[in-house]
Amino acid sequence: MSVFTKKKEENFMAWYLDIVRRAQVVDSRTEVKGANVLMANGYEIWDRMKRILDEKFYATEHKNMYFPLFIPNKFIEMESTHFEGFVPEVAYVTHAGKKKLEEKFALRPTSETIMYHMYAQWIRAYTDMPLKVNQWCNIIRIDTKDTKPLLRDREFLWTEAHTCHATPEEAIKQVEESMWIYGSFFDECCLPYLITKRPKYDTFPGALYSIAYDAPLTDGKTLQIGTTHNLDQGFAKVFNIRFQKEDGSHDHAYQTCYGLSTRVIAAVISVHGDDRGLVLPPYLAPLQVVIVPILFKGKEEMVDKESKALLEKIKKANLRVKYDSSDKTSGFKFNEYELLGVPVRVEVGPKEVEKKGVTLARRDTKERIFVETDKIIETIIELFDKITEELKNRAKKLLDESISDVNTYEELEKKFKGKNPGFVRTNWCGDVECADLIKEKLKAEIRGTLYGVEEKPSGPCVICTEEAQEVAYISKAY
RNA sequence: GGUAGGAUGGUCUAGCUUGGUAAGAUUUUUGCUUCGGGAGCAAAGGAACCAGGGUUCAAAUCCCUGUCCUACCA
Repeated sequence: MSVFTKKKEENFMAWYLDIVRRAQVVDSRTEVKGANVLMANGYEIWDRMKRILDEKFYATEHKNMYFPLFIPNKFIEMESTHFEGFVPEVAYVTHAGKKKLEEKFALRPTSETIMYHMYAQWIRAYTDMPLKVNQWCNIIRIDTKDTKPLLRDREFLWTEAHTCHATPEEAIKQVEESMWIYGSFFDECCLPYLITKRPKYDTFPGALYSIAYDAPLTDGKTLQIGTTHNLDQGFAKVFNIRFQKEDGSHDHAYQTCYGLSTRVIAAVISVHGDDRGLVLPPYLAPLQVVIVPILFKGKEEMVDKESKALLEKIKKANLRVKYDSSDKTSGFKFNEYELLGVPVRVEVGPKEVEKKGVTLARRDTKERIFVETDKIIETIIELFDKITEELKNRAKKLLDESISDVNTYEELEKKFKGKNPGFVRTNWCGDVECADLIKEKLKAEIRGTLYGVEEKPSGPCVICTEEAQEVAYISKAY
């Protein structure tokens, strides 16, 4: 039984649009395409994600800063290679009231230029590095194509970190540190993901190479949930980030950058949500526990009293808990909090009060258990860990099942014309022409090759049958 | 970027063909009875029908433009 108009399995996008609205994650009735309200149930997930990441940023000595939203137009023209791809999507401020501005401002589509302009002024010598700055901010890109809440918006929230180093080796180490930060973060979000090095032609403009994090979704497509770039000295040369080395000579800084956005929320919703609503990892959930009283005539008072006592007890244990004493029936409340993705429900009725315990129901498996009142806190925490483990297992299973191997074009075609392509692993010569053909004929893209893992081609290129250079992962992507 | 469909109380939908001043369900508020998987009855509240223009004695309805949404295609 689904509470949505379409089941997740039947029509994934219809289900997604429905759940995002019904579970009060996003309200898109703003009258501006792609600029939506991130509501409490969505914003608080983002807030939890921020805390998890900030902890990792602090542990790895990043500093949080904030750079302006307004970017001088001349900066954008300075880095033409980089901005070539962005220009059609850049929003400009051209007027103050009715008066035209002498120089228009761009609203940041990403912060490289504004940040690196400052870096050039901050960095004089190798002793000023490493410089590791993170920024939490909004990004504006006027995408005229289809917008989808959290998946593709004209304004969205993200984190972008930009680092400078004195040697190329340190930059490589930084790329790897970012992979650890994001990887362990996605693990905590119970997300499945594949880390690949993007093909040359798909590298971030101005970068030496790009690393991407792709999450497989249950409909057989994949979603890019983060990226890391090794920028080498390209931007440093344009923005003149120069420094003096220990031996007195000069060099340009070696840079990296990495970012991820509120799309990660979309991934969590998509991967774990079901036909009853959201399923949230307990440590990300805005509300972790809800107490639902089951009232019977004449026994209201004892149930209410017990529920209130439980509320205080659970609050004291520092869990995010709510006691819903509204007039709705218990059945309504069960459904409502399952829709919102609350991981654990505490049911309190006359039976529980008499037996001096409560019934705990977990959201992920819908399993119910009875526990005595004095064991409630430890049991809830145990349940959180079990739910987290279960969601991680599901994520792992989804990733494992989504990867398949093919060796011929016929198999590849069959895979992508079929229902659930996921990631398809195959041999590739490395040429753009073959990649273009895949895009054109199969509407799929080469995501890249594994980073740091040597995979040897087991046959010729699946498209042109020339000698294969790489083992590529191909998928349909959002 | 192209094509097609759509927009009516907070939400979902009827009415549009054949113009005559908007209907139902749900939600909300109040009261009573209820509560172990989306409760019942009663009453009240809530839209000049996406925006702008045109045709007409008269427009939710017909015509034009724009905005937004959805689907499919590039």
